[in-house]
Amino acid sequence: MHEKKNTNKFDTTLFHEEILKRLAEPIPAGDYEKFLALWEPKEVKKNELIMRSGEVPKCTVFVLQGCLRQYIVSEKGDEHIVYFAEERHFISDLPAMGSGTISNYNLQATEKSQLLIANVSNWELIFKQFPWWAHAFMKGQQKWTAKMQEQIVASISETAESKYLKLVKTRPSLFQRVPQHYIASFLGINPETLSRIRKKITE
Amino acid sequence: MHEKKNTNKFDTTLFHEEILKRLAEPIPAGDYEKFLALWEPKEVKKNELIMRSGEVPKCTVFVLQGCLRQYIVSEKGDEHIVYFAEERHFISDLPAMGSGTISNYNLQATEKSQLLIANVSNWELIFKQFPWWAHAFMKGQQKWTAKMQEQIVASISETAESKYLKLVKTRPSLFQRVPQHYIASFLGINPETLSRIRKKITE
DNA sequence: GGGTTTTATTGACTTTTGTCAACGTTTTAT
DNA sequence: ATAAAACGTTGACAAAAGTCAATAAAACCC
Repeated sequence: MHEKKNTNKFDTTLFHEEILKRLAEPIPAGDYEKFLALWEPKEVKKNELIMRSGEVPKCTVFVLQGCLRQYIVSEKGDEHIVYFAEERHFISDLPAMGSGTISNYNLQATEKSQLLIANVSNWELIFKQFPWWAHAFMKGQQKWTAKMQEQIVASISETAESKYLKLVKTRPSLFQRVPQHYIASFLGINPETLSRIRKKITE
Repeated sequence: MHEKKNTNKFDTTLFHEEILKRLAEPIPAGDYEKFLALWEPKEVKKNELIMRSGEVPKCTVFVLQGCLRQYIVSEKGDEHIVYFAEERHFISDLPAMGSGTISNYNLQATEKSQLLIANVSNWELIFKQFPWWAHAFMKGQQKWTAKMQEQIVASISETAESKYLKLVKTRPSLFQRVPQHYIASFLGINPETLSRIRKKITE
């Protein structure tokens, strides 16, 4: 009865690229290796749950390969997807993790995926140890906030069809990898409506 | 031809309270006075525009007294209100101000209001000079982000009626001071629909 | 304070989206 | 390989929300 060990480290080139892309200045020599060491590689199976609603989030995730969906379950029991994290995306519930309170969101792999995971203490450590990260992160948060604002505006001002068309343009890869009813859930419409919108468009 | 001077400083007690409320630790002696000095008092008339879509935001605003609305004008020319800032609220377009790019949002007083305004250089200064502020601000941003997430979820999963009822609970004062069609715009429905929802509820 | 503008309401009708059920296809698991 | 589950589509109908027009009340502005 011997255990399977996670000996193969992933190719983390993508992670390195992504970090550099978000930075204004070069990283001090030796910093990146220390930084990377605080992220643990993990492979997850399709449909595996990485975080659960009702629990305090224990980590922040970077997607090296694959796709995750973050979703909430309403009182009525309906699932609503709030975010798809594909390759190069970070995903977490920062407000809950930061304050140590329970999250309302679930995080699940929609396919077999390779992740880099920073647990809470490592996550806090990298802010203290690497000023270049803290700075880049704040900038990133602001952009993120602006995008959410746009999403709110879109949700109150656009029809389902235009939201669909926008998603086709901005996230075309999603349509190749997740079931259509996930897209519908993300857009806030039901699967039948999405099916009809698609039919109408192709005519 | 003598100019009217803005000699009467406002009562800034509310500002002080609000800053303290957001802080984990007490402010070092003397810091608050220096901090306050970086905020310029300004009174605006009803309907006065404080920021304009298409311009680079020049300041961040704190509302001491009154109410502002932040809104976007769509290509079709429809207004969509994204935020109401009443007393104790900060309001800005941080991503645009931070990056020096033009904003898509307008900011207008819905009534005569008293504001405290930090221009861009003062805004950047307070982050450098007052670590307690930088820290509190980051925490505040996270809470803000979480609220926006909730709003997105609500917008894709709730009916207009339940969004209305939620607003009545969370922002009752709004209904006392802004016209109903502003509320409708904020909720993403049209005024007639809101009127009918209200009628239905009171029965 | 009197005329103008803004605002809220209501009715009749249209459009959009949701609901429920049925069906065939694809994917999954064993 | 095969049975079960998940998925996408379609139809018929219901519910929700938007549109346009008319009207009355309230607020605003010299």
